[in-house]
Amino acid sequence: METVRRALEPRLQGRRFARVDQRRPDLRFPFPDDFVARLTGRTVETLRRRAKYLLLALDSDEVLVIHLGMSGRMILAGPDPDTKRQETANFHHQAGRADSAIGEAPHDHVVFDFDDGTRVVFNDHRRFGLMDLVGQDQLETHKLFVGLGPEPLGNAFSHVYLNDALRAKQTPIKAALLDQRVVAGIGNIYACEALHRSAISPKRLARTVPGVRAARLAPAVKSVLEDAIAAGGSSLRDYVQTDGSLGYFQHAFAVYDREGKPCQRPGCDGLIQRIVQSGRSTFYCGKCQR
DNA sequence: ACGAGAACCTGTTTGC
DNA sequence: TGCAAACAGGTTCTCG
Repeated sequence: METVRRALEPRLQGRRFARVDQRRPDLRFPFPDDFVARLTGRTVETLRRRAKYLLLALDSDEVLVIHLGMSGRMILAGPDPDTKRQETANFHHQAGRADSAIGEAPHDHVVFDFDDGTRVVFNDHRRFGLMDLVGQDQLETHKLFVGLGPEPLGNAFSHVYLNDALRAKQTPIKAALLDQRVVAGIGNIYACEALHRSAISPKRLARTVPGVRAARLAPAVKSVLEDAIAAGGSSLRDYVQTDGSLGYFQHAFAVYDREGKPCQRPGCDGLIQRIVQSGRSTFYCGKCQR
C-alpha cells in the first residue's frame, strides 16, 4: 500500500474530483451514504497511509479511506505528469488495457475522474476491499483504526515494544506478527520474510521471543519492509502497481512461495517448507529458523 | 478473554 | 480433457 500511495500522491494531490462513478452498492461493506455526492467537487489535500489503509484527506474535512483487501488494485490513467501530454500507446500497453477499456474491465467497481483528466480505477474481483468517508477528527476513534498497533517503520515499533507486546501471547510468533493489534500493516509475505531474516521459527510461541530474538525481529521487520518498498512492492499474479507494471520485491523473496527450494542463507543447506498456521500458508527454513 | 477456524467472493492452479 | 478441490495478498465474526 505504501508503494501505491507513493505512485498516486504526485498525480492526485491538489486535484479535484470531477466525476465519481460508483458501480455497485458495496465492497466488503456498503459504501457510505451519499458517497458520490460527498466526493464530487472536493479537492485531495494529502495522501497518507495507516496500516494497509490509504487515506485521502479532502477539503471538506473528511477523509476517503481505501483498503485493497486481497485482490484490489488502483489503476492510474490520464495525462502524463512529465510530458504534460496524453498518455502514449506504450503506457497503455504496459497497463494491459486498451485506451477505451480503462474503467470498463470486469470488476472495475469505482472510477474516479479528476479535474485535470487523471483517472483512477478501483478494481477488485474478490471485493475484500473497502471504502469509507470519515470526518478528519473521527479518524482515530473510527472502528477500523481503534486498536491498531504501531507502524512498523515508526519509532514506536522497537524490540523494547515487542518485548512487552509479545510477553503474554500464547500464539505462534507468525500469528502474532499478522495480528494488526501487535503491529499494523504486516501481511503474510512480510511476516514470513521477517522471520526468516531474523532466523526465528514461525512456530515458536510469541511469549518466547522477547529478549535476543525480539532484538533481531524488530530490525528485520523494518528492513524487509524498507527493501520491499524500495523495490516497488510485491505484486503477484494480477496484483500490480498503479501504472500496470509489477513490483520487483517478489523476485527477492527468501522463503515466500519457495517451497522445496534451497534456503538462501549463507552456510545453510536447508530446504524451504510450507506449513499452514491459522489457515494461512507459512514458508520457512526448518534448519536455520529456530 | 483468547486463539483457531470459518466466512466473505472470485479467479486460477493443481490433482485425479 | 474435464471437473472438483485447493489455494490466493486480508479482515472480521463466531465458537469453544
